This record gives sequence, structure tokens and C-alpha cells, in this order.
Amino acid sequence: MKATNPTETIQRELRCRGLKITPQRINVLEAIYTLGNHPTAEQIIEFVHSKNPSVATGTVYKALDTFVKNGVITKFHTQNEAARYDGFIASHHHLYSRESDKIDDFESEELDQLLLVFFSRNSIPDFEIESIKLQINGKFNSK
Amino acid sequence: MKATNPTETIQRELRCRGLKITPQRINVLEAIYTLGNHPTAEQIIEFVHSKNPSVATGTVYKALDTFVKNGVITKFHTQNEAARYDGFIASHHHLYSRESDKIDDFESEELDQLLLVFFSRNSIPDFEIESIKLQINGKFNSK
DNA sequence: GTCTCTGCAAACGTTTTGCAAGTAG
DNA sequence: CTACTTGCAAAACGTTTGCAGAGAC
Repeated sequence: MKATNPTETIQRELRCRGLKITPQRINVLEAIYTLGNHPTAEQIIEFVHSKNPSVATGTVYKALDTFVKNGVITKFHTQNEAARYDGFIASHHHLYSRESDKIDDFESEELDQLLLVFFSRNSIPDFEIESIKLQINGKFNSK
Repeated sequence: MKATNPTETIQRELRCRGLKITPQRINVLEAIYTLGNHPTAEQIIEFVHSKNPSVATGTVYKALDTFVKNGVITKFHTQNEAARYDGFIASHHHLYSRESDKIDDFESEELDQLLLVFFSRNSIPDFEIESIKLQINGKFNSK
């Protein structure tokens, strides 16, 4: 019995959104899924170059842009300049340490339910809510 | 009976943090407090120039940086490139429309209490919470 | 064969920097 | 008097763009 080939998964991901499958795009998505923790474009470019040094940075940015527009990944900003990319598309919240600029994911159905109830009881005048993201600021305890 | 002079308030704000009081810094803080709605550096520079065209942009950036480091204002990023500055330092949440890049403040003691209770019941392993900010995404209804 | 994607390099907008001269305390 | 702040211009940084050629479908 063989594990699913991750490249095949990526190809399916692209195909089902009508995006052309190119080695460069596969490299970029591989980078995001492998790097995991909310990489910057620079980290993604470095990873891609380690596998294929001839990929242009502009190509990586264009691929990232395409993925964001097609909902394959999301993009957000911390306090720092560089944007962060996130391959985990299900709705979730972020733990963030300003000190280290490190991010972890936080999920809780109970919390989401709590917020849903709160905002259905307390609707905001002249504003229609589409989504709510918590940025939970603090410190990671090194073990 | 006379209203408090806003410049005096600003001077107190700077003095009590041990920051030198200069006309440029007063201009920058005046800009933030007058512009109100989470201005960009560009908007602040424009406002400052309208009062005093000889202030250098570098000076404005340095002043903003100093203010952020000393807790006079806060700085954050939206989806767009340019950073936003916020003169309202009390803890609050943000309503955000990606469409227009517009931000409004949202405050609710009840919500903060709800979150406090939730996270004291459900503590996060290896993470010490310092603050929680909601980014409430959606659309502003034009009246 | 078509239409999109890629590599390249130049340019963009925002922000930071180094330094000499100026100014607040 | 001293240390910090300013103005200036150059440059750094992350990102976007235009274009000609290459590649996916």
C-alpha cells in the first residue's frame, strides 16, 4: 500500500480550479505545504530555488497571486513588512508573538459558535459581517 | 471657561514619556488625531505638509516609529501595502472592508468579557495570551 | 494552434538609512 | 553643553510590471 503522491494532490488542486499545471506552480505549492508555518514570499522563493534555481522571483509572486485569487491559499500581514502565505484554507485563528514574529494556528468550534451567537444578538449598525478572525497576541513558551 | 488646548494635551503626552517636544512631532500627532480613521503615513505626511511644507518625510517616519515604540500610537497592516496608524490606544477591535480598505473601530465590554471567560476556561498549551484583537471582515452599508 | 505562463530586468511605492547641521532640555 | 532630532538624498525593501519567448492543453 502506497501513500498518496503529494505532487498528484497538488495537481488535482490546480486542475479542479482550471489552473494550468506547471512545474513552477507545483514547486511553489510544495514550498508552502512543506514550509507549513505561514512562510513569507522570500522563504518560498528560497525553497523553490533549492529545488529549481532557474525559477524567477516574479514567477513565484505571480503564482502566489493566482493561488490567492483562486482560494488555494490565503495571504495576510503581521506587524512586519513582508506578507505571509497560508496553505491551510479552513477558517481559523492565529496565535501571534510580536517578539519572534511566529504564528501558530488556533481552531475552536466552541469559540466560533460563541462569536456567532454574540454577533447575531448584537448586530453592528451599517456593517454586514462576512468573517471574523482573532489575532491572539502573546508569547510562546519554549519547553 | 475654555476648552483644553489640544496642543497642550499633545505636549503632555510627549513629556510624560520623556520624549522631546518638537514642532514636527506635534504636527504628526495632530495629524493622527485630526485624521482619525487609521491614516496611512502618506495621509499623515500630506496633512503635516499642509501645515508645514518643510517637514521631511523621513522625519515623519522617524516620529511615527518613536511614537509606536513608546505606546503613543499603534501601527498595523491591512491587505494593502501601506501601514496604518492608530491614535486610539485603548484595546479595541476593527471592522474591515477589503473592498474599500476602510476600517472602523468596534468596542464591546461584553465581548471582551466573553473572550476572557472562554480563554480562562480553555487555556492554550505553551502560549501565554497578552491581548486579543478581532478583525471583523465584511461590508459597510452605505446609507 | 491558442492562450496562458515563464524568465528577465526594470520600475514601483513604501520605508529606512547615514550624515551634517540644528535644537530641546 | 550634550544628546537627541531634523532635513536631505540615496538606497533598501518587498513587490509589480511589460515584454518576448516557451510551454500547457
